[in-house]
Parts: sequence; C-alpha cells; structure tokens
Amino acid sequence: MNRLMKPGARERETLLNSGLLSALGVESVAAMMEIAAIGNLPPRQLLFREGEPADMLHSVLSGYVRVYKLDPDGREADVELYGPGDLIGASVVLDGGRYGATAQAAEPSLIARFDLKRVRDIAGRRPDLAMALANALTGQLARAFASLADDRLHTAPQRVARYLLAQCPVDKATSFRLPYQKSLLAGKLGLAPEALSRAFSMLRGHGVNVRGRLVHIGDPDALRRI
Amino acid sequence: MNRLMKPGARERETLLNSGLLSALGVESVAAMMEIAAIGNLPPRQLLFREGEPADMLHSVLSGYVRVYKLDPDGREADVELYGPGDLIGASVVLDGGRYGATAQAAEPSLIARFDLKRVRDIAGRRPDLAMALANALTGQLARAFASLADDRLHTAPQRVARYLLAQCPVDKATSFRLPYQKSLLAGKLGLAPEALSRAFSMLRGHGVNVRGRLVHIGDPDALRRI
DNA sequence: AGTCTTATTTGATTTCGATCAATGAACGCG
DNA sequence: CGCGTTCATTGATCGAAATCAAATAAGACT
Repeated sequence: MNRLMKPGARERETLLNSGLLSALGVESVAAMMEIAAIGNLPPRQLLFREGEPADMLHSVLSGYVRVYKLDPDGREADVELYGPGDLIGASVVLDGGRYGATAQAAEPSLIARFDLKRVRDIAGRRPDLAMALANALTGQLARAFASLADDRLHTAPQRVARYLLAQCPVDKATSFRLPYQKSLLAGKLGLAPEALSRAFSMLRGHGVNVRGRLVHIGDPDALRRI
Repeated sequence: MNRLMKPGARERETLLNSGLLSALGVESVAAMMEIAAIGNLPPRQLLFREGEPADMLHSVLSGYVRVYKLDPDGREADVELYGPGDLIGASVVLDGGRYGATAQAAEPSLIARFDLKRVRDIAGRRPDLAMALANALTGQLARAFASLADDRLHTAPQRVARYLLAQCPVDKATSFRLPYQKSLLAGKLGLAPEALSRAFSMLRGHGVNVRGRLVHIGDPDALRRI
C-alpha cells in the first residue's frame, strides 16, 4: 500500500455510497469512518495473499481488484473481480482465520481498509453492520454460484454474450466501453485470453462489433439466443 | 414438505449443534427455536426453486440437499451440496429478494425451516445472529471460490483425489464410506458420472480402491501428487 | 515520431471431458 | 428369491477450449 491516509472529503463521499456503508445507520457509518484508512494502489500490488492471517477488510473505491487462487505450480484462477463500491468479499474473515484467496489491484486503485478486529467489535454491537455484511456476502455467494453454473453450462461465446447483455441494460442496439482490459475480462469469465478473442470474433456474426474496448451490440435478441 | 412440526427433543439437540445456532447466545437460540419448523423430505423433493420469492431459511438436520441452477433447456449444474448441520446458504436472502438457485433433497432428509422475515427481525435486534449468518456465508463463499478455482485448475482425477484427501484427515492409509451416491459426488465436483467413474479407475493405479461406497486409500502422499 | 513493452489476435495442435450407447452391478420390493 | 428399476461402469466419438507458437496491434514513455 503506497500511502496510507485518513479519508478526505472525496473518499468519504465515495465510501458513503459503497455497498457496505450505504445501508447503515449514521452511528455505524461514523464508527466505520473512524477506523477507515485509504490507500492508493499501483497495478499488480497485492492487498493480501491466500493463507495469510486475515487482519483487514477491504472495499474498492475506484479501480478494480482481482481475486484469485493459485495452484501448486503457480497457475492462477480468478474467482472474482471487484469494482468501485464493492466490498471485497474474500476479505470478510470475521472469525480470525486466514484469507482464502489472493487479491491484487488490476489497475491503479483507491482502496478503503478497515481493521477486522474492530469491524468485528462494531458488528458485535451494531446489528445493522452485521446485517450489511451478511447482505453483501449473500450477493457475492449468489454471484459465485452463477459463475460456477455458467462455467459448467455455457460455452465461451455464450458466457461472453451473457456478460455483454448484462452490461447493456437497454434492449436495443447499444455501444459501450469495456470497463477493463480484455485479459481481465477473460479471467473473470474463466477463459484464456485467446478463447475470449475467438469468442468475440465468433460473435461478430451475431451483431457484435469490438474495436479495442469499444463494443457495439447490434441485436441484443440475437445475442440472447446464442 | 411432508409433515411440518415443532421440533422435538431430538431435533432441538441437532439444531443446537448446527452451524447456525451453535455460536449463538441463549436468548438468540431461544428466539430461533421459537420460529423453527421441522420437515421431513423424501428424496427429490424441492425445498425452493430458483426465481421464487424467498420466504424461508433452511438448515439441514440430516440427509443431503443439493442446490443447483438450471439453464434454459433444462440442464442442471450443481453449485453446492449441504449436509447435516449446514445452513443452506442459497436460502439466506435477507433483503426480500428471490432465491438464486433450486434446492432439492438428495436423500430422505430432515430440514429445519425459519421464516425469513422473522429471522431478519431477530437479526436486526441481535447482532450475534447477524454475525452467525455472516460467518456461515463467509465460509460458503470461500468454498464456492475453492470450487470455482478447482474447476478451472484441476483435471477430473485431481479433483477427485483432492476430495478424497479432504475426507480422510489422517495422513496414512485409510478406508471410509462415501457419504452419498457417486452421481451426487459427480455433480458436486462438476463432473458427469462417467467422468467420475473414469477418474476412480485411473486412481486405482495410485493406491485408491473403490467398491461401492467403500473407498480405500493406500497412499495419501501419492494422491497428493496426482 | 520512434522505441519498447505489453496486449491481443490468429493459427495449429492436443487434451480433456461431455455425450451417446450399451452392458453390468446393486438395491428395493413384492 | 427373483424381478425390475435405478445406478455405475466401459467403450467410442465428438466438440470445446487450453496450450504452444508466432505475428500484429496498441500503449506508454522518451
């Protein structure tokens, strides 16, 4: 972590709207603000490693954090990608155990950190915080289940199509920018970068055009039927 | 659900030792006992379906519950398998939303059900319950991440080997019984039953012997090196 | 602009596991 | 005990994606 600092006005603002704090009562918000530290991370910096004793809770203010697990020979498998406003679910270790995965900044990122012991203390006194944690975790569990099922049920082009559809809320032709590099997206979807590339080129035949990070979707319905 | 009933002495005992209630203070336990209903499920009975408004929290007392997601053409992907003492994480929907997956009894099972609205009420007043939920969810998230990574990093025989090792705590030759049918295990590991079968026969060359549900592990170290 | 580095695409090959098909084993039940 | 149904194994084939290798494109930084 480059510089550690108390949250300034900007950061407080962002924190207030983050998933974790947005549903809390004023007192819990104050208690959490009290123990928040803000850090600026360069790309590739690790937040924590799989197996380390867990001491900090993390929340993303800006940028993206990739969470992955390693196998014995060093290959990595991404299990989640957290963006602005997200509580890093993998850092919620309330029982004094260890982190179950490794977290790494995927871009220059602004992160809020909270001492886990103190979070535990506050949550033990203030049900709204404990509930907010439970709610965030519920959402993340649902997403993890969705990824798991997606991996097992859909081909690479289908997974990519579903991702694109999830990005464009409207049900008609749209353009938008991918929020991060394709290699990150590939990891998130459980694909090798080559497979993502091939999926994109196969989707070209179904109204999808990609130039750099710019994606144009010609026919969402066609995508849905891939 | 076949018969709904108040928990008897046996069920209360089991509930007390379950993951959800074991860490609670006496008052929270009492509050939860108050709203608990016990049900006996025949195999294949559904507890809830993906997409239904969530109204009940479930915990397994005995038997096994399979949680899966469906794709449009009806194929199923298992995302979790819950056994005795487990809180069914997929049924923790505290925000009035919908179930994100389907739950089905995989054997004759005894289940405890709790009205979600009331659970929310109690947890809103009693931090220990909210914390217990958060803790259970943390564990399940970690398991989901592990499955996700396992799927992406390991071959079928490796996944099976890891499962077997996780079952036999001791680090020397052991025998034990699989707790459920092989087809269930296959689903849990994200494999077709045929692939599990082939994995077992390949592991025979590494000191693993399987007869029915009986597994003998000759050399755990060899397994670990698969 | 030019260079260096990192990302992405494309091609060729190979491996893994799903699927289809058929046989064999186990288990519950009358 | 024998029958039937469900479960497990084995074989053959197929398809999807990982991997390896190389070429191209895109950015970052002088």
